[in-house]
Amino acid sequence: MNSALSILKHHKLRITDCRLEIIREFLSKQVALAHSDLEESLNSQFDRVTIYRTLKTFLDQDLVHKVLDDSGATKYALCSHEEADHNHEHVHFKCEKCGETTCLDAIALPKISLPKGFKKQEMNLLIQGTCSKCS
Amino acid sequence: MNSALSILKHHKLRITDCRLEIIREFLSKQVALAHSDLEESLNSQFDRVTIYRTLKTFLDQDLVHKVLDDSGATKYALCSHEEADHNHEHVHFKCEKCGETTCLDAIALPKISLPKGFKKQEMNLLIQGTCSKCS
DNA sequence: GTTTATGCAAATTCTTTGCAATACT
DNA sequence: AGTATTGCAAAGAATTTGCATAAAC
Repeated sequence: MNSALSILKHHKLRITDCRLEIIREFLSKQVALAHSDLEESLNSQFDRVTIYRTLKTFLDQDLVHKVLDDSGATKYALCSHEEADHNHEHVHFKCEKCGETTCLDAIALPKISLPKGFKKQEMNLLIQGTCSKCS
Repeated sequence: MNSALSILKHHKLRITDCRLEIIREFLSKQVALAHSDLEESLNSQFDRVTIYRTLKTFLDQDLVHKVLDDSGATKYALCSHEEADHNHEHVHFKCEKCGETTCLDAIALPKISLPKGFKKQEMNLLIQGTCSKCS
């Protein structure tokens, strides 16, 4: 039940080629993808604008989440089931050499106590360095 | 010794109006600033391009660091002295209501052990929620 | 048949580059 | 004087919007 089709159905979105292909990209490559990555790998199969709108739709429906990046490009990754239930804690590792960002689901974030009056809704930890492939 | 002037001298940069004013903005507002924030608060006192180049110079000289943000805009904050000595660990809090991002220097990041072959160089934790002013 | 998504064109915004004039040391 | 910075113009990316056509339900 982790097919592109079932994911779309689960989020009650219309089934279109563009949406299916974009989800398949996320499923096959296990890294965070930017708009430009999708545009390139889908090889002009769909309009640039359609990809922007698809990502926006997915974001609104909590099908993907933004992945922080210091390069300026906005990157996205599929939400896991838990995240879809509003557990928003992400740990990502970005390799400075190959530029790839991967989710480190195995690592849990410790509880952090904030100053008075601050309410936490989401935590994002980005670790930058060199990945195993590049070191 | 925390004046705009001394900061520039410490980094061996030429003293110019634009650089002084931008550092003063960072010193007075205690939040992370994007290019657009500076452009607005400096009220066209300097060219848009000059602000871009000044931020780039500051970044190269480790006078400011990038602050992660999910809005797409690149934000910057002054480096503290320790950070200038290449201790790159940042905890930031972004309020979803007012949009302001503040440094939480008091909070230390726990040590995180990465999978084999991964080398850590920098860690950024962004906590999003509601700040004390907005709650 | 009604609603929603797509493609195309065009407008905006964001960022970078080249070059001559100016300011800094 | 010599070098680095600025402003202006213009180019190049990234992102958004409007609208008619096409596809999904």
